[in-house]
Amino acid sequence: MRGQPAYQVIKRRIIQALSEGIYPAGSVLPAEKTLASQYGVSIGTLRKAVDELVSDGILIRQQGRGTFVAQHDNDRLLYYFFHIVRHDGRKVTPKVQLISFKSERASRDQAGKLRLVVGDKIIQITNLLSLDGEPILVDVISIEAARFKGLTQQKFVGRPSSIYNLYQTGFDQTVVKASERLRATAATALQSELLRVPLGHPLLWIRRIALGFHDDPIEWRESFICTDRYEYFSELSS
Amino acid sequence: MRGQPAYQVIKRRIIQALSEGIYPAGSVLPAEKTLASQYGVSIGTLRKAVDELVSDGILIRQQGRGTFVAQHDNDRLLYYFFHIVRHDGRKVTPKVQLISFKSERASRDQAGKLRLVVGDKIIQITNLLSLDGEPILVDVISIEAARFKGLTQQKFVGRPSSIYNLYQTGFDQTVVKASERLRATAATALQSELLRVPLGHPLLWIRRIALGFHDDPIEWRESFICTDRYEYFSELSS
DNA sequence: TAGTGGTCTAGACCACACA
DNA sequence: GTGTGGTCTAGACCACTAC
Repeated sequence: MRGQPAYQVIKRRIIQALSEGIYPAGSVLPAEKTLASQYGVSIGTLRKAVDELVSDGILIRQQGRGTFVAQHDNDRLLYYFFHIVRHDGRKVTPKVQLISFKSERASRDQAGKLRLVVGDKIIQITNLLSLDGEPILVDVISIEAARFKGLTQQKFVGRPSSIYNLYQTGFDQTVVKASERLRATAATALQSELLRVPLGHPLLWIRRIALGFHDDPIEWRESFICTDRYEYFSELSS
Repeated sequence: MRGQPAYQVIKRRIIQALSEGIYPAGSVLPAEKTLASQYGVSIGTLRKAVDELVSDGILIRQQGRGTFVAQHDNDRLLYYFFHIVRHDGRKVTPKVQLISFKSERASRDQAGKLRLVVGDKIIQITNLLSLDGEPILVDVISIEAARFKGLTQQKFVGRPSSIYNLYQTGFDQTVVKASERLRATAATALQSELLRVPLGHPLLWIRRIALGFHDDPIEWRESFICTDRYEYFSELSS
């Protein structure tokens, strides 16, 4: 099969089916035995392909029930994509407050991150996130307007669940992984006002690119965090 | 087998053998067929156990050559435990300069992190790390004296390779994984002098616990990083 | 050529969920 | 009870390394 292991080929075919919406978010896949015979491989090979998709966080296996397409919900968000915890280690679900929602043209920086051309239409959203009632984090989100056709401020604010859930269920944009770079910086006037810290206060500055099934950039996000009571966690192993 | 899957039992038995020094760092394990018959399981089950150890970064498979016990070398350090890169993404091997090497008694904080009692003997080491000739990072390392019997400043400075390699080859202390918490902070007098930045300059503050085979704390480390030209990277997926 | 890990098969049986 | 994923087997053959 094109010189590649069969399970890799199967894995890519399943990802293709997922990105084409054949198995929508939250739906159950056919049984593994069924899939194995559909793809013409043994159950062991099929399982190896699904194993990888599960460890990538794309599928979720539940013994006795079936294999499901992972859906962005609050638990998933907190576990995979929100790495801020209290100093004592406790995780808190953030409360999001919209600061601004604007249509813009991509700057050189934004275009580079989102693989666009300078001047392409983008939407820029600024949010203030609070944890336990305290303002802790300012998010500046940039997304390509063409990917999110029909997104309005009203739809954004009225979303029933997380932002990534809105991307997934409203626009077929599933964030599969993200890559973050962290720096320390001094609070600007706007940041110090929103986060209620002195001008120049040290903030953690996170720059994130969120990617889809085919490593296509879905969202570029910059976060500024007051780490006086909360901090970023990272596990180093594999 | 104690109500647990066989491959989990095998995995723990291999970890046990590794921590007892039966397979030293860098050595080759018996062939998988041999191991399978030694442990009385099929090749598939043995492979599943080894699969996990490989994905944990504890073993390294090389087709045609064998399976090896992972050893801390520069590549491994850079890949697993050193998450600082230049703004352009390039990885650089740090040059380490010793600032101080002191015998101390554990503070409440240090004792908590290393699971010791306040007043237990520890060694505290301060290093200045340079990248491309520029001082970028101050490390403050705390380790339990009893775990590193015979470690002197001379041995520390004269180590042939990385610090974790010294722990592993000199004291049978293999760092398997680490857990980091990040904050932003303002440079103190000592930090600003060493890193050549103004007093109060925003620094990235990393607090790391390094763990061994049995999740035992080996090292507690605080790092202070000037992120003007370098930054911390983190991949969010599984 | 011999020995290693890498892939793949075609089942069997177990644990769990649900009706 | 039926259907699902989870574990395990006992091989076969392939790809790679080293001699």
